Amino acid sequence: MSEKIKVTLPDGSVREYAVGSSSMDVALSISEGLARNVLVAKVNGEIWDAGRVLPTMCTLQLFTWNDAEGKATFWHSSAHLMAEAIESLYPGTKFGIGPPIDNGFYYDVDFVDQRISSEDFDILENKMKELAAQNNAYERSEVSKADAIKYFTEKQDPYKLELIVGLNDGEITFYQQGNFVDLCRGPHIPDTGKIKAIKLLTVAGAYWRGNEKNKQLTRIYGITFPKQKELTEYLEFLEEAKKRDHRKLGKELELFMFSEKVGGGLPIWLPKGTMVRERLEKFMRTLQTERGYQQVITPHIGRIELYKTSGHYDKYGADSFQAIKTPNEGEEYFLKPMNCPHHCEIYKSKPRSYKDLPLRLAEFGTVYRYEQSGELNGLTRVRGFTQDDAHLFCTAEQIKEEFIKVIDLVIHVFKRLGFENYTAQISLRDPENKSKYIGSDENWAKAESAIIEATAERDMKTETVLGEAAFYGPKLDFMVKDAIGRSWQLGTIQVDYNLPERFELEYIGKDNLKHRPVMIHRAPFGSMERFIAILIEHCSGNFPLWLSPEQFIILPVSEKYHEYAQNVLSFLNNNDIRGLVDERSEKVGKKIRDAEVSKVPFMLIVGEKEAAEQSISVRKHGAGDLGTLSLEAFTDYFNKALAE
RNA sequence: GCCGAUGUAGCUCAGGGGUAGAGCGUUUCCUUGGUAAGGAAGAGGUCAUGGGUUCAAUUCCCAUCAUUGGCUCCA
Repeated sequence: MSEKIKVTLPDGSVREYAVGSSSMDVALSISEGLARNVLVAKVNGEIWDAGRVLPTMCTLQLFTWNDAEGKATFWHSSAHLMAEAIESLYPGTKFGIGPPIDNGFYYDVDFVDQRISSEDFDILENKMKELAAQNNAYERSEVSKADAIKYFTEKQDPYKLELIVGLNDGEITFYQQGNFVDLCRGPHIPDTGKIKAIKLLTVAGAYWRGNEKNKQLTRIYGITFPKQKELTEYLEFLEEAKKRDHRKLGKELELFMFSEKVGGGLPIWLPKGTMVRERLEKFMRTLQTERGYQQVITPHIGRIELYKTSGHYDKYGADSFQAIKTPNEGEEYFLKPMNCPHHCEIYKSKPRSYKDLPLRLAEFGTVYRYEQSGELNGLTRVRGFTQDDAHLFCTAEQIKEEFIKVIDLVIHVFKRLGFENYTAQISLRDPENKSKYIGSDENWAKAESAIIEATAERDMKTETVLGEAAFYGPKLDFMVKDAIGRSWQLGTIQVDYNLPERFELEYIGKDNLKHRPVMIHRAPFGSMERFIAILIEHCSGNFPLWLSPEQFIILPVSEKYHEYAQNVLSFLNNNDIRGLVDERSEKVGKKIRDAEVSKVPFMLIVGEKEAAEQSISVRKHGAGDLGTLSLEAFTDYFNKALAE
């Protein structure tokens, strides 16, 4: 009988170790540095504690902080550490769940009759640091269901007991570090000593098991790192995000506003914001016209019957803005929550032939949805917003090609706006819960395969998620990464076999018989409001030159040069360059500062010298003095910058 | 919608049971200037709204509205 176990490493090599060896022993045999950094392992495809004894034959992969698995485990263990600190400071606290998340971890706890706020974070953080420094090992133990129930009954923790009830005997494990024992599947990092930098971030309410009928627990979010430096960097990232917040910049740059009197979630576009938005709309309109879309305009309200036909009334009517009544008995109108029903009526306005298809109807359509009050957020979640909407009516055979064309359009738009980093999410139906959706199995299958094939053909990075489809069809959502690495969901393309059915849309085919068209909904920006919010944060308020509300500002050195400044202004305006003159009686230094703060791309300084030689002194935002140029030379320079 | 926080001048914020303060901005005057803040004087607030407690409420209590951190939701 061999006294050795066989371990296959990711590079395919097989090594032998003594029986009873752990992943940590394997790491140590490779290098001491690796052993120091190893946080967790994957053994035969299952994620394991690095200290756990390996089976006689296994494949092994080791994870450190540089791996997603390593980070998740690190944060999961940090959640336990926080729980230990909470238990020691607030005895009697009941614990819910404490998982890792994308950036850190949280723990849902029930403080019973105590209250905790972010003011208590210091003391809690310090306790965590103290416990971390004890270097306690995270120890795994297998526990019978009966013992597990006994333990948490004595501890009087109803949440853990509820979790245990749902587990199978023989599959229950506890983890202990220091004096804290938790029900947990694991795995965990070797010891608390690895957690060097700790920051608690926010406290919030969260329902037990995400169900609003359950008790609301206190959720504490935190983040930890193996090095202090990484925490510092992360906190700087949070600061940067705060600086870019579109709500802050929108106010400072006078792009948009909200008014309590107008109503929550109803954005009001100020002149500068309107300039940005109109330019974006024009940009999109031009692209669409080139691609065979036809622009339409439909009313903001429609008779209730329209939405009964579309199905939106049954699905959302009760939770929407309520019907608008007229002096006529029984006559009711709805604020439109979607543009598609109107577009279906345009389709129906005359008989259609297969020769008319695809019919592409586009509209910057403003829609109104009564979002829950707690959901409203800046421009990203509002109650009235404008979609860059279009509906493509086509034959089943045309779906894939149309889909590909839309993908190409969306990618073109993203690139033009500086979003180089994007992926797509394919949202399919949840096969376990078909009752949530309308439409036949056959149609769903067709639509889903069209999306999958189209994305494959364009070689897109995609992720497929079951259960995320709209109720009427599957969809493809684009996610972009912004300049500081955050992911946002933007444009969407959705196949819809349902509305053509409900509106009884038809076309006459080559065979002279009636057929049902398919509809594709698509919105590259999604909504103008949300898109501009994301764009503001992406570029930190420094819009690309072509979108900038003011492309330049002329700064006369003194009042004597106002007349020359006006001449420069009309010259540039005549060359399609937009801007204004700062005629305040301030020193140039002050005018420059104000222009820099308001992020105007070019400052054009004019004084005695410039007036005499018909030139301008050019200063670029964030870059400084570019020297003196003739008006023509600046126009050339500007137009080159515009094309970049 | 639910839990927590917040709401004071145009903006950012301090204050506090006896009807309010700073900085920036704005207005006027002086200054007419050269690449990130020249000087002086003034105006500006039913302290979110509605109730209640109190001799007295902007301050304490309740409700509403709005904003915000989360949860749930998202055509």
